Amino acid sequence: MKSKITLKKIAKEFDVSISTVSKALKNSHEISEDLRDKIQAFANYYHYKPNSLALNLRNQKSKTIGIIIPEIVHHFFTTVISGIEQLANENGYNVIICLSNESYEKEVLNLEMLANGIVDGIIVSVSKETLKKGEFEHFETLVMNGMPLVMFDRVIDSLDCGKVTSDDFGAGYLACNHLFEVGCKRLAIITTDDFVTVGAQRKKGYLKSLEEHQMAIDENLILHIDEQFEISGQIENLFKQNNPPDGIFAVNEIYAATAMKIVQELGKKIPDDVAIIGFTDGFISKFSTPSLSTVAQHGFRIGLKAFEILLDEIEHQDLDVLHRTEVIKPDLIIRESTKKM
Amino acid sequence: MKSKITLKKIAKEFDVSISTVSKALKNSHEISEDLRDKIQAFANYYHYKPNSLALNLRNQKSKTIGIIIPEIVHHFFTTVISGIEQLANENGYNVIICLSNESYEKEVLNLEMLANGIVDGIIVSVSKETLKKGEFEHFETLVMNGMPLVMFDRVIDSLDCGKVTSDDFGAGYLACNHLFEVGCKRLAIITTDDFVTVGAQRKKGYLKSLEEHQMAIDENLILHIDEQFEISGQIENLFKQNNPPDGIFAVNEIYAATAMKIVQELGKKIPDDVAIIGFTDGFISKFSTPSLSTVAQHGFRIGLKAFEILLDEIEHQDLDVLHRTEVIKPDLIIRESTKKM
DNA sequence: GCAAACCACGAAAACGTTTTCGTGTTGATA
DNA sequence: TATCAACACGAAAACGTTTTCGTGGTTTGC
Repeated sequence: MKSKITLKKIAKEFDVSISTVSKALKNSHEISEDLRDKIQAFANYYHYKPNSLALNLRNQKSKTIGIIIPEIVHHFFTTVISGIEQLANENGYNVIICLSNESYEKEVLNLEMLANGIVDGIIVSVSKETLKKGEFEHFETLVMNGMPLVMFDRVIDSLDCGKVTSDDFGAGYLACNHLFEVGCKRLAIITTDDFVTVGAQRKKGYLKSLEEHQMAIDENLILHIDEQFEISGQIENLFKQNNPPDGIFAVNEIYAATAMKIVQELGKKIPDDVAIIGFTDGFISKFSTPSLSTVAQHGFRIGLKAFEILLDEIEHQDLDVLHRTEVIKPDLIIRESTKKM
Repeated sequence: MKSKITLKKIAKEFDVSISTVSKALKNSHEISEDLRDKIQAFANYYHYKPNSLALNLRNQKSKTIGIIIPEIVHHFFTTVISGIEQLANENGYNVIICLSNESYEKEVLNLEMLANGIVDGIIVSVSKETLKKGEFEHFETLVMNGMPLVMFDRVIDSLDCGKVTSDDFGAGYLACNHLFEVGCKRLAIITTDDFVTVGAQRKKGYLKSLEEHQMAIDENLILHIDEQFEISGQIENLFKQNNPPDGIFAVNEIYAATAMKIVQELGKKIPDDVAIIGFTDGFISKFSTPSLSTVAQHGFRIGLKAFEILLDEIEHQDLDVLHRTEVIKPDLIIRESTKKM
């Protein structure tokens, strides 16, 4: 900006002090009506807006919160952001979004950046690399320093901070129960590495469901995707074994959609030969053919709740209150890919 | 934060002046090595980081840019953001993302917020409501005040600022040519209202292709979706007329996917009975069955270019240079939904 | 023995606000 | 005529930095 209008410039224009201008613009009765009007008219004409940096510096708060997510081209995260954003705006807060790109280093950098006065609080979903390393010091020092922090989805159990999660275990359990109900006999799971907490929980739900249906655990039916390699090849192998699965529980939408593609390419029918259920109710699930049954995580609601808790933390920083943890219950959405036969 | 460590506190600790501490931390030779080491050790121990607000205020720049997009649950916009973000980070810039939710008012608010010192430059894709109103004063005053501004995708032609667009006309033209090549005789377009510039351009490409193939313009084959109502109903009507289309050019992914669903529900085969091509190469296109031919806009590259131009504007604010406009050429991606018969 | 140079540090301004506490000028009151 | 309030405004501190320009004290050079 070439030269934004400031209090100082207005003051010089009217040959009064900065304080006078400030008060006049705030309608202070200390300033004569005459001068007040003139100053306000002038300021208005030049679209005067107080400089945010200066305000924040003085008030020691920015009315801004930061969000760090692993990636943004991702339906679930964007819905969460929508939720956060809406409630934040309603409460007069701005939102800064940062991407960790699943990298530990970028997460640390983002955290440092945000912590240095820019934001009043932070909402995070932890990066995979961080989870894998098990290195959480950057978060620990943050909460130690009293920075309000809320984690969602991928949270760190050992950390004492606000949290919003899905009931991933329960959702996995229900999803698999549903697959058994529609007649699956050999139920496979396509999941992430176990260090991704949410994936691990969903797998536990899968195992619980197996147990309750007196199904033996078959390691050949448990696929941990290694994202360093092509996903489709790994999934294809699942079906190339002697005794291929007739039901798939995928812990995210991409895995589910990829599985669907492969199943169809192999000439099998969905849901008759293979029933599939995914996770995250995104566009893919709705528009695929057949449409994909899925676990709706309600990202928007997670976002709302995350901000609500964060606001709580911000407003009660002095009090050393217990950090709230909220669990948003996912719902099963039954579509064509698991319709009863 | 309870009490971040500041220069002042360090100064008190060592009973020296603030200036001394500042210099010591910057390895100034003005400070004795002994004192320097001690101060640095102390600062290090307490994780001292200069307060960004103070720095920004002093330097009159924030090394931060703002992005305003209409919505975030949208593949194209998120890919653009990824591009911006990557290049921004490489250049030491932070990114603030704001959502206008297609609302004029929120756009104005966001713009004001960002302009008050927080950011050094702004990248925007204009909201639909703004385009409809034709009210661009908020942008005009912004550029008048010398704020570096780059628009992408939905730009305002009359505004003199940096711009990155797709060749929407050319893409529409090519997409329709392709449909004619695969044998379509009655080619329909599913588009937005004409005030959405990109939609209008794509439609022009459609018309041009019609003309070149000596096809008459049939208003019954031109569908302007009204997003206030259900999309599917409107598309369904397209096929319920006497002489339904055998080819669909949809100006975005959602329209294309919805059309595919409806066509299939009507018992028609894709691409044999109806060929379909969409826009934006997102997840839906890749994972739908049949997979969707589409126009890839290369959002990531658009993002890269947008930041490149913005950086240019930021670094040459003094010079009154011409504002660059860059056109990123989209590519046709041929998949199953338009495979040659 | 005295100026010059050097060393190691401090004071203060600047960025743009807000707010507390003056302070000089009126006009009214006792 | 002295006192007091009301009025209308200004000075200054504070938020946390950086940087320019001192400034005392010591060392060097002649």
